Amino acid sequence: MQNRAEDGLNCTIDERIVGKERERETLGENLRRHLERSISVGELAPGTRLDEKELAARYQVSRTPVREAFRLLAASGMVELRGRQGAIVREIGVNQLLEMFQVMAELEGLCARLAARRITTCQRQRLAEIHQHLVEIGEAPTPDPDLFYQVNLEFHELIYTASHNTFLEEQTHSLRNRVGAYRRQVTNLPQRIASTIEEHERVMQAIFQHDAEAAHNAMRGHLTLLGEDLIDFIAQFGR
Amino acid sequence: MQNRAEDGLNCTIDERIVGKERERETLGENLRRHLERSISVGELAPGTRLDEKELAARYQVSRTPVREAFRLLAASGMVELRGRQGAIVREIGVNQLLEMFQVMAELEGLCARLAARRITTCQRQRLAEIHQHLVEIGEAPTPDPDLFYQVNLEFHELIYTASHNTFLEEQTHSLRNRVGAYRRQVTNLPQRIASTIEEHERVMQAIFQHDAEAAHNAMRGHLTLLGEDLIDFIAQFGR
DNA sequence: TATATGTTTATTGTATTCAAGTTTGATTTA
DNA sequence: TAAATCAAACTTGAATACAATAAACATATA
Repeated sequence: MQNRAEDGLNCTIDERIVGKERERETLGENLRRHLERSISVGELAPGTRLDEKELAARYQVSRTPVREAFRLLAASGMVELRGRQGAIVREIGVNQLLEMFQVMAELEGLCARLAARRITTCQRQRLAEIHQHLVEIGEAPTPDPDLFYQVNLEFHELIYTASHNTFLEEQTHSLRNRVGAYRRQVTNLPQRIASTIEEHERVMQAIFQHDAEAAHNAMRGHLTLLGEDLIDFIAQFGR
Repeated sequence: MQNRAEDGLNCTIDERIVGKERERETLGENLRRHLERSISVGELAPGTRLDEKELAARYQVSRTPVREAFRLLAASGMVELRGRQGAIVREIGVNQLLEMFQVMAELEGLCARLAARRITTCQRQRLAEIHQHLVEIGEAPTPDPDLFYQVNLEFHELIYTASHNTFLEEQTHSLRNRVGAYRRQVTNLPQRIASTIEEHERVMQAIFQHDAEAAHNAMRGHLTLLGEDLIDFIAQFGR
């Protein structure tokens, strides 16, 4: 908490601690991060089977850490373990995806609400910078989708941090990772670029004006891709 | 999902599937459930050191499944693994506890909002029954705190289910478990019983009237109060 | 020819062994 | 007597060996 407060003042991130933690990191943890990244980026497509032996060979470790990583990923819902039938990258059904988006919208809404009250001046500057960057990317003749995705991510992540609720930040970050592979498909649609920037604008202004409710609503609106009525309708289907 | 839909109609829970899953459950998973329960109930107090060898002996398994369980619990934040220094039941600081309550309030608020729109008639009946039960417990000359805690849990859990968002249900349930050991101390305060029932009344009425916003606010209010009481409780401790 | 059953193979779950690190206690020196 | 250093033991991290289960293929029978 204290560290984070300092963060807000001097705008630096203490990478040393991360580095130190990395040293002490267990092989399984390390592997989990690798795989999680691969999955959330879409490198490992949903449905892909993960072979213990193969991964063990690839990463030059024994099966034990690989299994550890699998369990961890299963716990966070990114892979599915079927007893003695191997691990597969979890396929998220349309239903569950909508469910997750709904929760995501609520969590990010809370982030925005808290950020409106707690954001530091330094974080305000940074947020404006990121937004400006995003605008520039959008104005390019042929916007780079990957770059847009990346900077868009930065925008949202900064708001998580600005909520100054570490737990919320972690939860939201983790959930975003989990739906990352799918979200990318939606967020990156070219026609979404303009409206994304517009919506970010609204969120940002609300935060800058310390209008918690407006920030909450703007963020929720930004993330509510489908009408709530439609979601209700699909929820009745039951997959 | 299909099962859940049927749930709504005939009010039964298919225990067979759970039983079947239990059979196929891995030892590590099983152990995780046991430990998680012990922790969330408060049987294993925060700060308690968990010894691999001892647990392996107690549960008549090798160290491997025990380690698996530890990793899983660490992933969900219930225990802390310090490299080669053993696992301890995580002590949740006051800060983080408040952070968690804030997220909890938001998630349960969403549950209530969705429940207001989606609750089935069967679930309405059940909710009313549970509430009535809670009232009766509260009216007893000397209310049983454990029973009150248990039935109170049922009330909230039913609302999670009535949201008809499985993912949200799981997330909220998991978070509640995580703060369970601390929450219990607060919820069980005798003077909270009356106001808890009153607040439940408001939440329930809003849900019955399909007033999503009112349900959301009532639930958030209900849990925010818990947070404030929590502050009082912790203040007594001094930590 | 199709289906069912049995056997074999491959893959995962569990146990045991090996290695590395931390802690604690004892001994020595100041 | 106190503090510091070294060593030994205990505990965890990782690897390998073993057991059990499920899937796939082949053969036999209807």
